[in-house]
Amino acid sequence: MKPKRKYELLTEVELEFMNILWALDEGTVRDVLDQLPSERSLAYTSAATILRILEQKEFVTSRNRGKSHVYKPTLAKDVYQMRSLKDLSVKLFDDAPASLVARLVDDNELSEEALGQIRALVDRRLKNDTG
Amino acid sequence: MKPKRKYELLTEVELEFMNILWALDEGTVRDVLDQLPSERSLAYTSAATILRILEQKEFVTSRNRGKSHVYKPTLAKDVYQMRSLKDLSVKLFDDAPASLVARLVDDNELSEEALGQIRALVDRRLKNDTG
DNA sequence: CAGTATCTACGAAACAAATAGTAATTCAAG
DNA sequence: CTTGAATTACTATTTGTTTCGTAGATACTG
Repeated sequence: MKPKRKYELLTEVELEFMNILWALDEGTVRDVLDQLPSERSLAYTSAATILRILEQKEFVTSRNRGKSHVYKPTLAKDVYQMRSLKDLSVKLFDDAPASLVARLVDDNELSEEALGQIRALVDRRLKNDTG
Repeated sequence: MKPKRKYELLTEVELEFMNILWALDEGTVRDVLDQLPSERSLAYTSAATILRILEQKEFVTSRNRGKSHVYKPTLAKDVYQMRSLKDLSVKLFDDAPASLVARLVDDNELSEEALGQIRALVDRRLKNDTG
C-alpha cells in the first residue's frame, strides 16, 4: 500500500502509545501493554493494531526480534511537542506564542517555582541570542 | 433529550466555529458562514448542524431573533484557552508547564520581540505575587 | 514432532466527526 | 391568503478512530 503523506498529529490513543515508546525508547506490543495502567485493560490485539497503524503513518519503524516486532519512534518527542504547540498556537492563540504564555501564567495553580523556571528559560534564550 | 455531562474539548470544526463566535461575541448561522474563508465553501445546513451540536454540548446558548437563532458562547475564550493548555500539558509535557514553555522558547522561529513579551509577562506576574 | 504459548495480519464492529440533503416551518411581501 | 426565500430539525452518508476476534504463522517445551 502506498503510504499517504500528510500525517501531522497523533490521535488520542496514538499519543498514549507514543508517550510510552518515547519513555522506553523502543518496545514490543507486550512492552507497551505492560506500561498501560491496569485499569486500561486493552486487548493485546488492540495494542498490536495501534502500533501497526503508527508504523503505517510512519510515526514509528519496526524491526524483528525473535517472533515479535520492536517498535521505535521515528520522531523525537521534543519535535512533536513543538509541532503540537504550533498547532495549538495557530488554532487558539492567533499564532501568537506570547499570548499563549500569557494565558499560562494567568493560571493561579501555577507555582512560584514554575514561574521562576520559566523566566530562567526565557532569560537564557535572550542572552544566547544577543551574546 | 437529556444533556450528557462531560464535554470537555472542542473538535476541530467546533473550534473553528467558536473562534468566529468569540470574535463576533454572538451570531447566527449566516453570520458564522460569512466569516468562513471563501475557499471553505461549507453548506449552510452543515454550519447549522455544527451550531446545533455546540448548543447541545452547551458550549453556546441560543435565543430567537426573527426566524433565526442567535448563538452565543457560554464559555469565555480565555477559559477555553487555559483548559486546552492544561490538556496539552498533561498529555504531552508531564503536566509541567515550565517544560512546555521550554519547548516554546526553543523554537528558532520565535521572534526576539515575542521572547521579550513573554519575559515581561512572567516578570509582572512574579512581581504581583510577591508585592 | 505434538502441543501450547505467543505473535502478526486482517477484517469488522462500534463509535464519533464532518458534511449535506430533505422536509417542514416561518416570515415578509405582493 | 399565497408564494418564495430563508431558516430549523432531522436523517443519512462518508470518513476516521478505537477496539477486538479469528486465522494462520512461529517458536518453545516436553
